[in-house]
Amino acid sequence: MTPLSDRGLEFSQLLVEVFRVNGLLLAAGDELAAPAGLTSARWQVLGVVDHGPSTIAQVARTMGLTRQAVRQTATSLVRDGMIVFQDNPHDRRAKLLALPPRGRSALRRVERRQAQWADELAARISLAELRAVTGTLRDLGDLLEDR
Amino acid sequence: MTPLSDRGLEFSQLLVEVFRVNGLLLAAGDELAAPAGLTSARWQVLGVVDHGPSTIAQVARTMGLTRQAVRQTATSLVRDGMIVFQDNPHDRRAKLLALPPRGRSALRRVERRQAQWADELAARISLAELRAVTGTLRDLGDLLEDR
DNA sequence: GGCAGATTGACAAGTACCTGTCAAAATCGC
DNA sequence: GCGATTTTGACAGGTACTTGTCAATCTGCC
Repeated sequence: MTPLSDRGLEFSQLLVEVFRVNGLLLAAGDELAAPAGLTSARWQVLGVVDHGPSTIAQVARTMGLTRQAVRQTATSLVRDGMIVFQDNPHDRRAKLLALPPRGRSALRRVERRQAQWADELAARISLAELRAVTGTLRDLGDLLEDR
Repeated sequence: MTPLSDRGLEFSQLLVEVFRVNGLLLAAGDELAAPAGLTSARWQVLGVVDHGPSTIAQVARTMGLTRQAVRQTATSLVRDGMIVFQDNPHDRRAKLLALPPRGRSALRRVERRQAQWADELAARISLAELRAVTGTLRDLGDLLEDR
């Protein structure tokens, strides 16, 4: 009925696994971030801002999201005191997002937990396998981007 | 600062690739489904119902989502005539979702496009690589599920 | 200096998920 | 058969994204 080749079928199974692992990783990220009062999305924004004060548009470009998405997350972070707006001497429109102590310590807390989590999981998979799967996924990503 | 081992670092790169490929696959799915007036989510629901009339709760279990998510999608599909509710002789609460001709033809159209797309992409990656990456991802998924 | 075009943050509305809650209906235990 | 438990659809509200639009501001060109 759906005339899939052997490869097409194998490929379909890969899709399912990517979706599944993606969902599990997101859930794991939220779990790691929760004790610090964060979520995956909020944590990622803090991570970018940690590299230096940035505008909403800059963070969006770094994360591969739209300005609108970052703005929403940033607004909620400001509301919770995890992030502050600073005036930007170079652009009157685009205020800079910066990390106050409260945001910095929340970020550090999640980073510690994440490092331990990553090490634990990585220890259960051989380095060769890890590299192989990353490489293949990167190729697949490039293929998908080309179209 | 973040005390990641070599493996932990390699693992972090894998995370990034999984997120990237996931996003690209979702976008590709929406593109495949759009000409038939569908989205990835709507298409998936039609795909499940194609196997036989099912209740919202059954579809949710099959897709690994909550009933609430499926209900939302199903409601919009009913609004567009892609799906119809049938009375369920076995349960007065849970009506059955069924595929009228309009939904069936939309589904077939997407399936044809999807099969061609999957074959094209799969042809560019060796079968061995495809199997290896699927296997490793499955192991990783199992690992993540265990915690 | 001044104007065209690009960039930016804000706002609105939509999609796709989630958790929590509720009442109705089905199922299970006795 | 009857009461306790489970399942179900519906509703409310929240998160994390998207596209489209707008006015303010910045930038590049002449």
